[in-house]
Amino acid sequence: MLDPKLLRSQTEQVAAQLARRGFVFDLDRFNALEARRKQLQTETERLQSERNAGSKRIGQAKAKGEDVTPILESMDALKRQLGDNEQALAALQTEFEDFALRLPNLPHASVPDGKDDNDNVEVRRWGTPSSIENPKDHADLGEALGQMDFAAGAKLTGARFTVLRGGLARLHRALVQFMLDVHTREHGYEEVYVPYIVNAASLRGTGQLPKFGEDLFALKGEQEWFLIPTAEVPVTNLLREEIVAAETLPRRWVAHTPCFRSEAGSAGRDTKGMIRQHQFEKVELVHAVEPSQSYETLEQLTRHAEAILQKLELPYRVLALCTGDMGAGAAKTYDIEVWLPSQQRYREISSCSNCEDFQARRMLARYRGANGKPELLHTLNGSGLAVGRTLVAILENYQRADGSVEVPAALRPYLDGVEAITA
RNA sequence: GGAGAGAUGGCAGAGUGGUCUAUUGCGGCGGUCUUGAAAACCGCUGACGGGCAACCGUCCGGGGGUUCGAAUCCCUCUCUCUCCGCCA
Repeated sequence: MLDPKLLRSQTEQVAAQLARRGFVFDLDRFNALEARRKQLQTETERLQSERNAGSKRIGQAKAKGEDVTPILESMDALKRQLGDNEQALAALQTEFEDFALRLPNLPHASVPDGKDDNDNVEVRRWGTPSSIENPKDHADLGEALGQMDFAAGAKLTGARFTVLRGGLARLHRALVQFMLDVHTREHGYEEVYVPYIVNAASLRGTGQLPKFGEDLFALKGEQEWFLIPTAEVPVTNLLREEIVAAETLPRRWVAHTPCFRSEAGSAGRDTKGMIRQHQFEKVELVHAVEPSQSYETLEQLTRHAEAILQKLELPYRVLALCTGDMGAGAAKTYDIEVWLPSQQRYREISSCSNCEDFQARRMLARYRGANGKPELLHTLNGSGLAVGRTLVAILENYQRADGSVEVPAALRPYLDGVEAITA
């Protein structure tokens, strides 16, 4: 959510900033809403003040044993009008809040302008794609090994689910352990285990609700519960409605969770293989920092995610997303894309974002600053990395002519020294 | 699942219809004293919103209700604790 004060005092500048990301801000509606709210709120508070004074007089008169019926009669009309006003104001405030909750974040000045992913800017590359003759894609490799079973996934549930067996299932698990170990041992993150089901308030806090509910799996039942689309939701919400001491900052958390996404609107895209699934594992990095630190932290966070690819010796590049391609909560985002030989292109494997105070304001995540007053934190998150896609990248980049797959050296300690996955 | 007890500012903890502008303690901040510190003493110290300001309003777990007036009474939901049952 954007700062309501900024929204009110510099409406047109905000609208212009949002236009950079292709968002159309309804100025007329906003101004009309604000004019009514201001008038109604001032009037309602005046009536409340009058009522409070009247009630106090009644209390004092009763204490002295005086007759209070004249005052009670004079309060009658006030009561009715106040009731009407309060109701109208509450409706208006709900409308304002809903409007504000659907606005995306302001893009940082350094974010390149652009319409879609064609306008993203490459900032660096690492590694050299190896030349593999007639590279197979991961799905063919996995199926030939007898360890990646899409038919079984489809039978158990449906499309976009996969069953892994044997060596690949183990490699998949090893990746999780490896990533967690690197981030906790070498990058100083605290590992957390969190719920995979969250309530609506948590999703509102990180920005998935109210606007992007169709991307989520909602649970049936009495509670309004959802499967998490990313660990960013439960982990960042650890700070919801908290005021933490400045000395405890920065906070850095790493969590491994499954992620569940409905993939509504992505029909026909990445239908083959494990690239786009309804359920996938991810190791997520989350930071909460003082505002002055957040852009430096974004660089660190991105490097932490890159470190995993470097240790696995997988070629990648880093992109600065353009204004039109960023997620709604982000002020700035770097995507990391890994090389996939079968597609002869780089594909997203991590997304690292600085949300500034966008999420913190929604969830009231604050710290006590130097002046003793609560200040909003800045929150950041990034994949470190998407495990399924990392498995895909290993299969494709480490494939051998005989159909077996070499195990990256960094992972061998997690697999009892096994050097290759074979049928 | 059954029975009971709770939820009040950073923490602890009073308040059971109107002198509540929410008592008090701890913690924190400032001061006095001191070479410095500690102790002692004095003062300040919740959040959010509106207003140029004076000031006003809202908030006692969430929501709803009764009342001129609710932390306090009623309904409802959530969470926590104790005991019983079941359970990985």
